[in-house]
Amino acid sequence: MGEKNCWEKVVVITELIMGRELMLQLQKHFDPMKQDVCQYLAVEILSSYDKALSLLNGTALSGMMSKGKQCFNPAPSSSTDKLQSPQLLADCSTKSCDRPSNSRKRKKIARRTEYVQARTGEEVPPEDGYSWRKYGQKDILGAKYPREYYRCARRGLSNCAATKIVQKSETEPSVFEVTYGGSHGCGQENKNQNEEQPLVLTQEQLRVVLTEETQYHEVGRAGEISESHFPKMVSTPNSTSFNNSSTGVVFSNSNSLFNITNSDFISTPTSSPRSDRNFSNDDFIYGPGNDSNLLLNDTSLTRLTALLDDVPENCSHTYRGVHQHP
DNA sequence: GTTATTTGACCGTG
DNA sequence: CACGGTCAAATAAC
Repeated sequence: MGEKNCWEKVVVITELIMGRELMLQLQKHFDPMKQDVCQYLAVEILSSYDKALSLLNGTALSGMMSKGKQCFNPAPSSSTDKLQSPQLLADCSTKSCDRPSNSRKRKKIARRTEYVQARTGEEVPPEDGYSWRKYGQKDILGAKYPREYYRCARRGLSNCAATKIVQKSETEPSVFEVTYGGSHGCGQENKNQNEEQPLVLTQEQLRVVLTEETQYHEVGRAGEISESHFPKMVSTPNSTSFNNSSTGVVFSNSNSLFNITNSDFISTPTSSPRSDRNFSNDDFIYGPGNDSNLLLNDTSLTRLTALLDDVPENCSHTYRGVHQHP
């Protein structure tokens, strides 16, 4: 295969992967209340597929490689993406598939791009669970908004190579294009890595319950539960039982009641506790002790999320006692 | 005084 | 040589 064809193949693969990635994000964000994000992602997805198709049809590459975001991105992959595209593309770009006439290339770092929407009233992308330190900002040619450069805040301590580039979308200012590079070699845990993953609680964690006074800081998106959803809770007596016939956790607002029982969870006896959630001791739902972990099942997650999303921002709620009745 | 951010300069890549 | 990514001194915030 000639160099040009190989390069085009890389671009096709990149565009297809990008399209898949964007579709995953669209699926994740799908919510009638977030039409702007969905619309934006739909445009990007169509663009990726159009480009790939034009290449497969033999259309020249001209014009495709001129614009930054559409240029070769060696790793358009989400954190949850199952495709090993970064490696595939990196290998191809550093071996026989090098672009013509270039031996000294800047080291390609696996990157993935995500599109995130700012919370209402804010002009910054929501926190992603990691600590970042800004190290630069640059006006990009032809771009309406500057690009901001961040690196892991623990870089100095542990040579962590993780970086993040944030740029506001030109077409949808509430949407940010966030490009992650490198990986966290610092051991830093993602504090709110909850998308696409059910909440995981150890049974030991389920021992806690109910808070005396709680303040919601924000309301997360439907379909996911952000860490801030969870109020501080006080511990129930260790004798609290979570067998199938008893109710152990009650989560309520003024209109609704959510009782968490064993049937709301999927037991995962052999998995280790989630290390990517960084709950503090006073963070909440802890349960009766044995070593197995619990995943909140989809139905229960939806119920709880709906309940939580029904809570206005910054309102306080008081939770008292533990419902032991069925 | 310490830590975080800003911003102009520098440098590698294409 | 233009551009984007990074560095590091200056500045701001705490």
